[in-house]
Amino acid sequence: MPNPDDDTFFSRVYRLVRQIPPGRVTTYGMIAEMLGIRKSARMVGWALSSADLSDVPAHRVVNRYGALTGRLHFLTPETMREMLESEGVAFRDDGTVDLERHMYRFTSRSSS
DNA sequence: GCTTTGACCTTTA
DNA sequence: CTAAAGGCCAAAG
Repeated sequence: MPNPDDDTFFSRVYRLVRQIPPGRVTTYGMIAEMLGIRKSARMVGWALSSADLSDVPAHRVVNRYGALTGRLHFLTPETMREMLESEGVAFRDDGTVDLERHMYRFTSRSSS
């Protein structure tokens, strides 16, 4: 877990993820495109695997379909959904997040 | 220092 | 419409 001040790839991802307000979710592709690496969305998720869950709200990051792909990386597979529901995120019957309602859109100001 | 491995996305067939 | 493969960049072995 690198320092918040360094400009490593990790910190850049963490910064964006921290900017996601409660009750909102984003996708790996969005973050990737935000960093200028549209095709390398894998790195985003990989970076989160090394992220500190207490420092980065990784539970607000889902895949393109709104599925909680990283649920197995949490304490328990239910933790991710529990936290999102706790924040008021609506889930579908499939257990996927309603992106139409909760997808967070980054702004040019957010990236600084 | 080369090989493997990802919490994915986009493009072809 | 579904299915497969390619691509991308960065760590760990």
